[in-house]
Amino acid sequence: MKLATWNVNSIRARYAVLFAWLARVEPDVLCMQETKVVDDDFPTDEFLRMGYAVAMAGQKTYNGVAIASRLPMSDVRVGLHDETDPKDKRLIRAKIDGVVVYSAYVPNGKSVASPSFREKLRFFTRLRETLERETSPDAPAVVCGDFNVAPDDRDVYDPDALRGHLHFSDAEHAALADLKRFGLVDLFREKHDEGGLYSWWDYRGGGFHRNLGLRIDLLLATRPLAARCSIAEIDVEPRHADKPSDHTPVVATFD
DNA sequence: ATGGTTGTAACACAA
Repeated sequence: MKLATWNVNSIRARYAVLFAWLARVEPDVLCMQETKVVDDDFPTDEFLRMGYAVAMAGQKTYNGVAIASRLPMSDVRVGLHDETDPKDKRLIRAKIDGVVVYSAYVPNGKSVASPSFREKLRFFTRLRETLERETSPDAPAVVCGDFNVAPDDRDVYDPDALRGHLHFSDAEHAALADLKRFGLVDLFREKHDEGGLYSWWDYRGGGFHRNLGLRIDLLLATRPLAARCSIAEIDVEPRHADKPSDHTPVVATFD
């Protein structure tokens, strides 16, 4: 199974780049975040034409998550364990080929001093609680998404300058570490030790051209699934496109 | 560096 995660930053604005990438890479599963579209306007038919079923939870303007799969999907559920029909659509999951696949969009948090930063930290706790209720560290599961946290110094362009700021604060690192202590492995880090490989670059100031990026899009798998992972990589190609997302896909292959 | 750019939507806000 070939699985990818991509914060598309509006699925309607990304239509051309997204479907060209899908045709080239042919993942079995694509988890998307920030689709920014209500379900009725989601390009379901276009995915179907390419052989993908879709499960989505969208809203107007903000957030929105989805999973596209060319393998059968079942047990689709939306929201954290403590919410039904959440206002902010940030989590969806489905069972695909025996694997519980989550597509998650962790709150940005705005700044470390913002009230929404507290909500961001709380989201990690609630996500772990959701995993505890729905799966097990001994079962195949993967949490894919935009975590809005860069795990360590290798994952940011200037650790000394960014330490303590949004995406790279002690509180966010503790929140991510606590989530991973459920029994999750960062698949990209299982395969690559080097720094300077990012999944997001700011649109502003030529961030991509200067490689001033962050690795904040992660595939966090339980150990039994991680043991089946043969490849995990960041595909930077669609970030070069005309009208790119500010994020680029992360892709993993399982035996 | 409190700037800069993009998307949605509306002349602001989130990222």
